[in-house]
Amino acid sequence: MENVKHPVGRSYGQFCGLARALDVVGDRWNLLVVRELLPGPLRYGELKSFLPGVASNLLAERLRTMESAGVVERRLGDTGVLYGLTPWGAELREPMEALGRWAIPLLATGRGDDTFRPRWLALALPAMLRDRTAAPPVEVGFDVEGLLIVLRIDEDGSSARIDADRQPETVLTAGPEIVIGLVAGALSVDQALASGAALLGNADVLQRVFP
Amino acid sequence: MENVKHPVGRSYGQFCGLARALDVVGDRWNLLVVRELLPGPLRYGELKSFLPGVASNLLAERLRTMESAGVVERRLGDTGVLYGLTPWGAELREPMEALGRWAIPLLATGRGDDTFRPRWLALALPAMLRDRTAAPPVEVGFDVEGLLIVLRIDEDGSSARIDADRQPETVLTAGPEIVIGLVAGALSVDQALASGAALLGNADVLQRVFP
DNA sequence: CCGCATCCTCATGGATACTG
DNA sequence: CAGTATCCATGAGGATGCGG
Repeated sequence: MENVKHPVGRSYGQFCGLARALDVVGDRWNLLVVRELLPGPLRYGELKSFLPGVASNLLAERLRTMESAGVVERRLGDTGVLYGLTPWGAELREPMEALGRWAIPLLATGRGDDTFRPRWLALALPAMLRDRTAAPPVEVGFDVEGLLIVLRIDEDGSSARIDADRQPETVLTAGPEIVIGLVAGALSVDQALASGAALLGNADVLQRVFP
Repeated sequence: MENVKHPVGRSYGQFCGLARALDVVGDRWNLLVVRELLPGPLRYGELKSFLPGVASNLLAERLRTMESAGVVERRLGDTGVLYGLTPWGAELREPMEALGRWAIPLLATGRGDDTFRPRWLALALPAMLRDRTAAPPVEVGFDVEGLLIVLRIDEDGSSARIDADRQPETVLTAGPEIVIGLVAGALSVDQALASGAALLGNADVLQRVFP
């Protein structure tokens, strides 16, 4: 909470929480940068490669702005410069997950020509499971285009990615690209399927679960 | 959920809920327009006057874009054109409240030169109270610069603005501009004070409640 | 008046090239 | 690899106009 201020240039100039939040993270690419940093710190080049279409100068400027706003921090790793989230910046997970949940109908149109990186699911999977899991704690694994993501969801709704060397008890499929493995816990088949289907735009299952 | 699609121009082109949400509501002014429409439909002119600094053409274009995206809808009131939110658009309340809560530290710097409209509180008050109310249902009234806002918060976390002809049992003050009246229920004095103080940037109280 | 459309200027975004 | 510098396209913002 130290060093938290919002910029003067191009501010909405409104004494309102939402408006001031948008002053800080409302600029183009900002929230997507945060999404990339949520699982852990990254280098500039990784960041750039994970955000197809972002211009080099824009990425640099956004990182500088968010750093001075207190959302992002530069760290000196042993291998070079690392960009990570401050604790306050990491708290953006909740509003971002809420936005992602709101956008579920937009995913029902399918992938189309859009690019897809399994990395996106690090935000989306916990968001989808959080409100639809009957009895946490639960562990669920997703095999998305070969990348295995295994999550543990706790009683308080928090979730964490855990190591992936687990054999799923049950294996389902929610589309041509995703395989869901129920590792342990009481997550229902329908719930897991619905989450995976929503994430990959399986309109049929979506229609059944979000009528 | 019918007619829900995201635009092609200037899209992030990512198959990701957050990215697609930003394709729809990520453009400048969009979420602030939604904030204005959240309490109820408005005319174009009201919208414009409630959003200081927005350009006329921008407002018109944003309204058109969000209408074709399924967030906003035109209604023909007996008095003329009214802009309102679709049910799906109204569901933006949750992510917006989450963003507003995240931005509490940004309010601690105080109002400064920013403009302030009591209308903003229609979003902020429920957002602040939702996570900090000990025992709903509760009713709380805020007198902000002469505008009385009385809210009822229910067990499920939902909140609604109710009629304002109620005499508060207890009257507090959280700053020169806001008076909090506890109308009924178990909301503690500290919680009400903290909410009001946070909303008006009373840094002292903020520091006590959000250390 | 209200609900926009048009015009104009300037700041910002985006793609590419370039440098320490 | 980690950014800057440059150039062009586009969007933002203010003013004004215009039909209903």
